[in-house]
Amino acid sequence: MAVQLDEIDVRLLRELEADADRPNVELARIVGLSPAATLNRVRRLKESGVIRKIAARLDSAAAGFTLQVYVMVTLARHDEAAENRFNREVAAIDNIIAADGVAGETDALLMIAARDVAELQVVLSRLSTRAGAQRLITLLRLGEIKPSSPLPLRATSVQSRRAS
Amino acid sequence: MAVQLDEIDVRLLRELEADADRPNVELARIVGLSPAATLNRVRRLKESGVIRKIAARLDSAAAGFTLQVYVMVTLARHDEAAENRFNREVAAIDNIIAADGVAGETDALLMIAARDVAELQVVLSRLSTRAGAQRLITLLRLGEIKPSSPLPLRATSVQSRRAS
DNA sequence: GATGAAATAGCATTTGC
DNA sequence: GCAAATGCTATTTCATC
Repeated sequence: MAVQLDEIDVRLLRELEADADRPNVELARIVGLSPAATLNRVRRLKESGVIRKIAARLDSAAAGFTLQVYVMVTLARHDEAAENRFNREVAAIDNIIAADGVAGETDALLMIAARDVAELQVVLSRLSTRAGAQRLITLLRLGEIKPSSPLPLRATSVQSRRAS
Repeated sequence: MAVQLDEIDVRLLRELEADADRPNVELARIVGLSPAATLNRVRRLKESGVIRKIAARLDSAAAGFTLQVYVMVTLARHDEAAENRFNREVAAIDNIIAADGVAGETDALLMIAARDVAELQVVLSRLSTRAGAQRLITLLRLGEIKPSSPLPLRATSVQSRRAS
């Protein structure tokens, strides 16, 4: 399941997680390979699915979203129909910028961005009514303690590889 | 504070949030500008801070991190020294891949990636001991309900701009 | 103040090794 | 994985609206 990575792959991934806005030749210099070899490795990492995508990370506040909140959701019911309904509502609400199903204190954790309290209020009430949330716990994001950081990757220890 | 964005900026940002792994000429075609003008706009969006960075998003599971958990932390004390200590510990623990300070049920929300339960256990106990956490609530991430989605940006309504 | 078109320099990508 | 070669792109320049 997990993709095999050697030391160079790990270095490439770390660099790309930190900053993917650089020419391939610079990456090549960093990892000590030729541009062609570097390009091949990056392509393989994309195809293997380890790299999901290359994307811009925006500053929500600078873009006008002064309110960022995490909302923990407990569903009223847990049958498949209720979950599908919830998932559809979550997908349809633009201010929910990401959502994960979780196990523990609650059933789901949502990330929400809003321009003002009124906008947030609309989202929360829609979750309570149409989405079937029984209980909402809201955490107002005050600021960043640790910025989004690279995964602590390690090279896969050397071992013979069976044919796939 | 919030940067002024017109319709073309919004379209550029939406495209770059979804996929920044494309040549500038393609972006130019999408938004209907020349490559030069497109490049200028993207550069300005980076300099203004709306675009924080362009980065690779990895698939944690494919990279070997089968356990992804959110941890809500309540600090034992809230003086500045305790907070600094906590922040330093969080920064030093590689498995914590992001952390936000919050207001509400708890004081902080951490995102953690671990290869196995033993690795997770080390992080949690270090938080309880050295980092000064009084209470930890762990949410095991089961799966994605909604993938990381673009911010619901709107163009700033036309208006005269005062000198900065 | 920003755009478009043309020109240059640099890079991505392929091919053969 | 490397080196060389090709084609395309990024980036600048300058005229223009």
